[in-house]
Amino acid sequence: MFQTKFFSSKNLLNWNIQYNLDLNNASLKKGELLLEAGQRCDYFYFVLKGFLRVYYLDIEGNEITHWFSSKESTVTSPFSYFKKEENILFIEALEDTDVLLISANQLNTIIENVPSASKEARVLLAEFAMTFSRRIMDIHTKTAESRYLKLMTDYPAIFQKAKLSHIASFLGITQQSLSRIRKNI
Amino acid sequence: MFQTKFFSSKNLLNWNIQYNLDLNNASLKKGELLLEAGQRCDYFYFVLKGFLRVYYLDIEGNEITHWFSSKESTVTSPFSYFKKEENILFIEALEDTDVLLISANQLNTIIENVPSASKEARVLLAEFAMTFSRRIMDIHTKTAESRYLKLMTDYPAIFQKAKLSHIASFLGITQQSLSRIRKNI
DNA sequence: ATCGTTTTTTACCATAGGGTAAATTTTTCA
DNA sequence: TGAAAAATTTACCCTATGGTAAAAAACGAT
Repeated sequence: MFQTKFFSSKNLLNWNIQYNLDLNNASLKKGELLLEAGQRCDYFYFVLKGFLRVYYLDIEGNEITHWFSSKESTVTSPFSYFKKEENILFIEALEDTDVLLISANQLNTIIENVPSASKEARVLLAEFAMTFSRRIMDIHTKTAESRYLKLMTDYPAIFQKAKLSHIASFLGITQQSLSRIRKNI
Repeated sequence: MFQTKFFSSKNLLNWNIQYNLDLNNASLKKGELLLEAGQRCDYFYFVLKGFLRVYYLDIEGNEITHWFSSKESTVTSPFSYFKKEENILFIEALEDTDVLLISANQLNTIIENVPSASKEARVLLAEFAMTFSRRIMDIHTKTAESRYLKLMTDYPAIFQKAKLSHIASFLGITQQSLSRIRKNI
């Protein structure tokens, strides 16, 4: 959901040539899944074009949106990619999407060869940690309505690409509650 | 709240000598603050001994616990330390506590000199991101009661050191609700 | 453009958890 | 050890959000 100047398609495609990374692409039509629960996630995905939604299923089988990922941003299933735990995340294309697949080995090659890549990787991970940390604070101190308004301000693109039901579960409420909130605004 | 073998007091104190880091200590009595909102947070803190609570204030001035930090684990105010934003976190000693102060420069020295420190720093940041990420999932799929039971299982030490009101706000509920939940178990 | 499907809204009642206040228990420390 | 302070529980009613179901609106394929 956030972009960095350093991990950009321009830089990645240059490094791909310079260091013979042999990066693969995947192209998805709207509605297709890049990753499913149960499949191992061996890649960091970099979104060249399009828009992705990361979700998982609760006990009743409802889809809970966990994250959105737009052009020039990265996404993965961290518990699977970093810790080799069973993957529970689905990654779905909300529009026609192209991604670069970056394996752990390829990422290591980048980090070992590109000056400041190691530092920038830490910055990116810190961004993720801070973003999730802030989201917990917002859940604990803001109403669903003000979280909704904040999301509109911070990430207006989501509202053009995702269904309201996706946004509702991202905010931690039902789509009926979101509908009620929208009515009151 | 989680420890790593790599960033341990043993290793840090060795590096301190080996690379002339000149690390400072701070000692806190139970109840004292290591950091206050408004103060800049220039350090990564490593807990040598004791137990810390990280909290912030909501609009009404209620303390909301965001994190606990035990012996051999690290803590900081990431928005202040990494991004130089205004610090909103308080860090309070829940028992007599000693910490090592690690400045950004000192951390850089470690990362540049100690083999694998860079990788281990990324692992640590990924742990933080995943832990917060998992907490959001738990908030969105579990009842307060099952989050309480999970916390007891995962971090029993917290229940020896923190007040129930600290735990309640960490779980995102009032202390009255936590009391009700405890009664039903 | 139209029919069928999907998405969103509305309406109804149910419930988990919040807010206030007071009672009770535990801790602190003189 | 006993009084004061702090922490926890209880009780009351209240509110935001949930669950189910159905209606309405929007979308999409032919």
